[in-house]
Formats: sequence, structure tokens, C-alpha cells
Amino acid sequence: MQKQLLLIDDDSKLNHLLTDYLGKFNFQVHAETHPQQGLEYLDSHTVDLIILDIMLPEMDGFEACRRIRQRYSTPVIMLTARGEVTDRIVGLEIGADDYMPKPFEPRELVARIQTVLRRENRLAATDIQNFGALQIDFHKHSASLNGRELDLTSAEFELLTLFANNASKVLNRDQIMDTIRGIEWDAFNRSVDVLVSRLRQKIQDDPKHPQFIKTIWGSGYMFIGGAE
Amino acid sequence: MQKQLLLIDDDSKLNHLLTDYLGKFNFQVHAETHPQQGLEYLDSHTVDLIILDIMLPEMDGFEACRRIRQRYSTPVIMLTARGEVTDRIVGLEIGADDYMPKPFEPRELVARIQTVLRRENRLAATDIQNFGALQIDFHKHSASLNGRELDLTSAEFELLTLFANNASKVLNRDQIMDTIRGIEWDAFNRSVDVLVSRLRQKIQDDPKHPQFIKTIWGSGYMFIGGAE
DNA sequence: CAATAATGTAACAAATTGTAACGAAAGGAA
DNA sequence: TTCCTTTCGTTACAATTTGTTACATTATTG
Repeated sequence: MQKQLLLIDDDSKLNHLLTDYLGKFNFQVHAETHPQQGLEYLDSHTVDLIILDIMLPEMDGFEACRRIRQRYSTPVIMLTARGEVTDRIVGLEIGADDYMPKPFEPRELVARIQTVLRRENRLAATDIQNFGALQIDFHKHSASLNGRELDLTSAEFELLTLFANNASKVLNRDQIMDTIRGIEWDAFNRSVDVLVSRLRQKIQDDPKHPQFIKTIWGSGYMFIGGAE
Repeated sequence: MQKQLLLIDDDSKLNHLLTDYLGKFNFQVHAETHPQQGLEYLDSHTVDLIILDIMLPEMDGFEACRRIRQRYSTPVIMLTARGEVTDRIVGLEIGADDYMPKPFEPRELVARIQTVLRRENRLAATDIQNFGALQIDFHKHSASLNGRELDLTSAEFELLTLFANNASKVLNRDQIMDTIRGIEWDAFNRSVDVLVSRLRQKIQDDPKHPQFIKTIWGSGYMFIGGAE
């Protein structure tokens, strides 16, 4: 299957060249010149690997990498100017999976992409969790019920992720709002309830006899799916 | 919610890098270079997972792991420069949950952390107690009578939990009110009595001939179900 | 035994949650 | 652009949960 790459670099000429070149190696490349647009693209597309230039306008590459990591585990290869980095430990410093000093031979970039994807393939197997009939694939950002893929919106998937990572813990509306939207919650706001209601319908969870999401009256919600 | 990690490694440069890197994956890392300080940190903080280097000054990693295990069930991932199979066996025998040979790809450490945390989540998912015909599943926040699931409200389940955790002890209305609602109780407030009454009806407990909840006249209530 | 205090619980009131329906905002396609 | 679709917040009202009250019942005291 063709791998989907997201290239974020402000040099649009280079973007074109790389898109063409990588296409010859059977990579499907989507290029953005602004990191913000790259982040938005991630919200609505499946991406297997991100190539990110450190020298970017608006937001620098480190910041972009951090924001990607907040929500996605997609691997990142950083492009850097030579001399900024010396040893391999740089991967730790920038939070990337690999780095590529500029200028580089395009063939070498291909080799690194393949290496990272191979590694990712190995790790991806651990990125799936089962809760009874419900399966969550964190890597693909998708979930399925009884093997049938669910059509969750990004907010619903984020909520499900939050729940799955905090099974058997009561989450109050403040915490949910803060994680999903990054904003404060006030007592009159019912959007969390509505979001939970929508997710429940999709995962076929009856609030009166919940298999997955239990309402804790006066406190919040709790995910009770025992992982298998 | 952010997971709390404790990193114990004498290489403070690596600690710093790893703290940053793991932070990008939404882990909150506290690093210590001395195992003794790590142990002290555990005494006063909630930690979800410990990353422990085998090559440590003062106390070696095995010894540190043993001491952690004496007092905590927090999962441990061991780091080591030695890659021998014997190390792996000893590490796991001593109670470590996983093992990471140095040098490692930081990404792989993240994957193992996630795997161990999920496994931990799973293990915690079985916390069931039986009291005669009454079975309480604390993690699912549900209870059943003769195998039939009870439709308890949040407050009723909390009350039942309080009782089950204090079997054969008299609980006065003050204590119950404080645990369930976190507020003071005054002598005219009958909500505890009403709550007990409602719970009794659901678990089919006749106040005149109680199997589960006995009224201690003038004092409070007492749960009398002998756990099996 | 009566008198009193404490408990049991039905019935109602208040608070909280569930969700359908509407509409604004954003994105995609023509 | 304009139109259509999707997503998500807001609102309104129904349903559920919990608190309060009233009165019946039970236990204790003398």
C-alpha cells in the first residue's frame, strides 16, 4: 500500500521537487508551506510519516513537532541545516524520530523514510487496544465495534482516547473540556454531555445500562471497558 | 490525563533529554540521579511508571527494583547497557515489567511505556468482591445480586462501596455524609436514611431482618456481609 | 403501659443528565 | 464565488437522580 507522507517546508520549490521525487518511490506526498496548515491537514487525513523543516515561518519546527506529538504519534523526520546537530542524540532533543541535515541527497532521505517506517511498523502493533467488542487503533485514529469501523469525528475519537487511557477513573467535565478543547468549562456549558451522548450512540452504549461509559452523577463520566 | 513517570538514571544529560522527549508524548517526567532519592520521591508522589537504569551508583538497579517492589506495585521498565539474556531474565524475575537495552531508539521506549501502562490498566480491571449473593465490581462500578446486575445510581454504589470497605464496622451518619457528599451532616438531615432505604430495596435487604445492612439504633449503620 | 426519640419510606421538589432539534461555522466540490 | 455536507455548540425539554418533608413505624425509657 502507498504510504502517505506530509511534507511541511516553506520552500515551495523544494516541496515540488521532493513530491515528484518521492512519488517515484511510491510515496503519496501532501505538501504544506505553513505548519498550521500541516496540523489541520493531520486532523482530517491519515498520514504515515511527517517530514518537517526546522526553519519554518510563524512557528518553528520544534514547536510544530511538539504540537504534533500532543495529538498524534505519527513519526517525524526533521530537516535541519548542517552544523546545528552533531550526534544522534538530536532525535531526543527535537522529539523527532530521525533527522536529515541539509543539504541532502534525496536518495538518503528515501532511505531514512523507509527505515523509520519499518520501525514504525514494528511499533504500530502495540497501538491497538480492545475493550470487549470495541477496538481502538490509536495509530490509525480509528475505532471499530464488532469489527465494523466506526465513523467517529475527531472530537469523538479524542474523547474515546481520553476515556480509554483513563479507564476506571472518573473524569469531570473540566478535565474533559480541557483535554478536548483546551478551554475552561463553566457550569452552564452542556457541550461535554452532548459529545458524550453522540459518542455513546456510535459505540452503542446505553446510558441506563452502560458497557463503556458510566455517568457519575454530580461528578462526570468514567470509562469501564475492561481491556482484554 | 497525563501519566506520571519517575526516571532514575545517573546520566543527568540523558535524563534531561528524555524528560523533554517524553514530555512531547504527554508524559510528565520526574528525574532523579540517585536511587535513594527516587525511593523518597515515591513516598510522597503518585507515579504511574518507573524507568530504572541498571547501572546506578550506590545501589545497583536490581537492588533498587527490589526495594521498590517491597512497597509499591508501580510498574518498572529497566534500562541497561548490558545486553545479555541473563540480565533480561534476572530483571524480569526481580519484578521488572519490561526491559530496554541501551542504546535504544527513544521511540521504542515510548512504545514500551505505553504497552506496560496498558497492561497495568488491564490488570487493575479485576477488582471484585463477593458478599453472599451480592457481588461488587469496583472497577466497573456495578453490583449484582444472584448474578442479576443491579441498577444502582452513583450515590447508591458509593454507599455500597463504603459499606463493603468497612464491613462489620459501625458507620455513623456523619461519616457516610462526609464520604458520599463530602459535606457536614446535621441532625435534621435525613438524606442518609433515605439513601440507605433505597439501597436496601435494590439489594433486597429487609431492615427488620437484614442480611447486609444492619441499623445500629442511635448510632448509624453497619454492613454485615462476610466477604467470601 | 405511655411518652419520647429515632428510623423507614412514600411522595414531592430540586438538581442534574440525556438528547433531539436547530443553526453557525468550516470545509469540500462544482 | 455558491451550494452542499459535516461538525459541533446551544437550547429546550424530557428523564433520571438526589434532597426534603411528612407521616407511619419501631425502639427505648421510665
